[in-house]
Amino acid sequence: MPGIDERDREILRILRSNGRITLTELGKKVNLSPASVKSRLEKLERLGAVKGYSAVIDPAFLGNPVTALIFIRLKDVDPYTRSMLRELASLDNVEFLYLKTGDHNVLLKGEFRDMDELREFLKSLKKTFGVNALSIEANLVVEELKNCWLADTHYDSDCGREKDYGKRQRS
Amino acid sequence: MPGIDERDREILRILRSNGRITLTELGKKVNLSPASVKSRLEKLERLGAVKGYSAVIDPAFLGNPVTALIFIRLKDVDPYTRSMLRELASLDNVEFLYLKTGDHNVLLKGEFRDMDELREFLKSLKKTFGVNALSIEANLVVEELKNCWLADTHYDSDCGREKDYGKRQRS
DNA sequence: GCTGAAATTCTGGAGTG
DNA sequence: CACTCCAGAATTTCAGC
Repeated sequence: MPGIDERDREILRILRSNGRITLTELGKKVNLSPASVKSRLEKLERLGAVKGYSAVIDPAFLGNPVTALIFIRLKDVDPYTRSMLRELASLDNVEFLYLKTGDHNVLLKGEFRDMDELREFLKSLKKTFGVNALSIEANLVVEELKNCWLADTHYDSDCGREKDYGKRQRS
Repeated sequence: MPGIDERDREILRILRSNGRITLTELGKKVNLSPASVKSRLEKLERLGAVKGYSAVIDPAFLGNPVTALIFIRLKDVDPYTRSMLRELASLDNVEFLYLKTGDHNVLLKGEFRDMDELREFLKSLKKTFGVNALSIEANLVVEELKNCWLADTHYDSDCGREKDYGKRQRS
């Protein structure tokens, strides 16, 4: 990667594990003034190294206790299909959507209010892709041992009975 | 969810799509003073609704252009296996690790410098789980159409030749 | 990339319904 | 109890170097 040094990468790594750290704190960690960190960060955002910032939310608190992984095998990914996929990606209960190698070429993770909503979603997928979808399969997420680069503040789908070793640090 | 109202959920949704929004801005969006937003947010963090904050980083800029989805079928998930999984989750090239229903009961997403590193990783997985791993399969992520609840600022693994319709908004 | 000063935001406590 | 207001502290931001 041209124009990116180890300082920049360190900034990216820190920001990945603590997205709300202040520029001042970040500056202390990488031995740079807040202003310098800011200008580097602006560069990194401009270059697309930083896609955005997000809070990691337990979907149960948003009324979506059912998380599913959905695998789709598409016969071909033509421009028309891509527009469908783009639309799918824009849904606000879809966390991620990947094109991948392997038996199924699409993987999607979504949140649902209940099994009925998941069923409806699958039905609409079938309708959307029609004969182009050679196979659609859904798995339920039973437990998230890790999500999104955060440290061990893990949780269960059935409401964290886990020991709370280590509060998140923001200082 | 007891003790969580629509205001709280709105805060969670906003924070999920913009993790670095300021309390003042957030307050404007939900018609609350910064101080109130702060106390609600503290409650939400205490309850575990907010797991943490993260920047979404293009792994290529960290020297890991290869992203893989790895499926594992474990014969059983006993306490010993769980400790292995926890260790796996703690690796800093592992983005997520789920237990799930279906043919393979573990799904992992990881970043790698190159194919060799991926191969080594798979080999170490085989060694770690031994005969308990009935199957280990790896797929490559070809394209991320969506990742982590951010809007359409999508990118390709092979360095964004995509049209840049829509800059990320932070205000 | 740093400094310094102005603008903005954060934060904790007192006060209100 | 949840909220607002307010003042001091911290952070962000931008100019100039």
